[in-house]
Amino acid sequence: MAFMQVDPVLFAKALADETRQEIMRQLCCVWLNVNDLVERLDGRVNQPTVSHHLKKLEEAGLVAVRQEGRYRYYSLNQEFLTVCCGALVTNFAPDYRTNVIPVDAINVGRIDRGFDG
Amino acid sequence: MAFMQVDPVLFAKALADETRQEIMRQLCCVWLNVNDLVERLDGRVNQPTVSHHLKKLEEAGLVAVRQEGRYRYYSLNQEFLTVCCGALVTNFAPDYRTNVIPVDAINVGRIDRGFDG
DNA sequence: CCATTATATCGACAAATATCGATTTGTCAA
DNA sequence: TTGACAAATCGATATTTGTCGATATAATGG
Repeated sequence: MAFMQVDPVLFAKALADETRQEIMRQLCCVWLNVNDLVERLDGRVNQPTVSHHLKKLEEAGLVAVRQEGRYRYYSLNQEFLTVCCGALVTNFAPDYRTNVIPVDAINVGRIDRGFDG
Repeated sequence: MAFMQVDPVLFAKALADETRQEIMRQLCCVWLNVNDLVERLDGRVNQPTVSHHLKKLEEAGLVAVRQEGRYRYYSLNQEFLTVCCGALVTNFAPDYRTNVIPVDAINVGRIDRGFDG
């Protein structure tokens, strides 16, 4: 995993929308392309809106992207999300910072599932 | 600590502003009244704006409030913030959920510092 | 090539929100 | 009770942001 800087405001803004959180739930543990997502959101929003949200999530470092022919697959970056949450606790809840195990401490030997889990 | 429900969207929206995060930093580990905060923000915003942000933070459960005469003291609720971060990881990063120790598991015997730390 | 499909981008619009000055509400001290 | 101060609320404004339809870009298959 490439080094990624945590920006607490950017992170929070990325999460601060119901639709985006729904997209994140859908992208958790799986790779989906844009139309997959549009279908799963079942008429609530349409394609340009999904693309818009994916861009925001990508800018925040919260999704990984993989181009496969004319399809673009997205998946939630769970590790970075965990790092961001840890940074929030470190920044804003120092009394509790010891309750979060830093990600890099548990990364050793981690299995990377890659495409399609 | 009273039971408090986590709403991931409300939590993220509360954090999704630079000024609010600055206020949260100032309220970390100390109790400040509104004018204290206005002074510490050093001209960036003025009193009604600070009150507005405090209201948002209160609605999200992120600050504790204590009326003391005509002063109103606020302090960051570190525990709830930690719980919210844990909920985010549980929701969106299940592969990493074991890396966060649930707050209720470490609350036993915790020292409550109370007013003025 | 061309028609088709997938996705990003653009322009417009509406809703949400951050900010401020002015005012109101609430509390105290003399 | 009154004058002063602390903080919330109100109304207005500007900015940001979510959404959409239309279009552009890009890749594919025939």
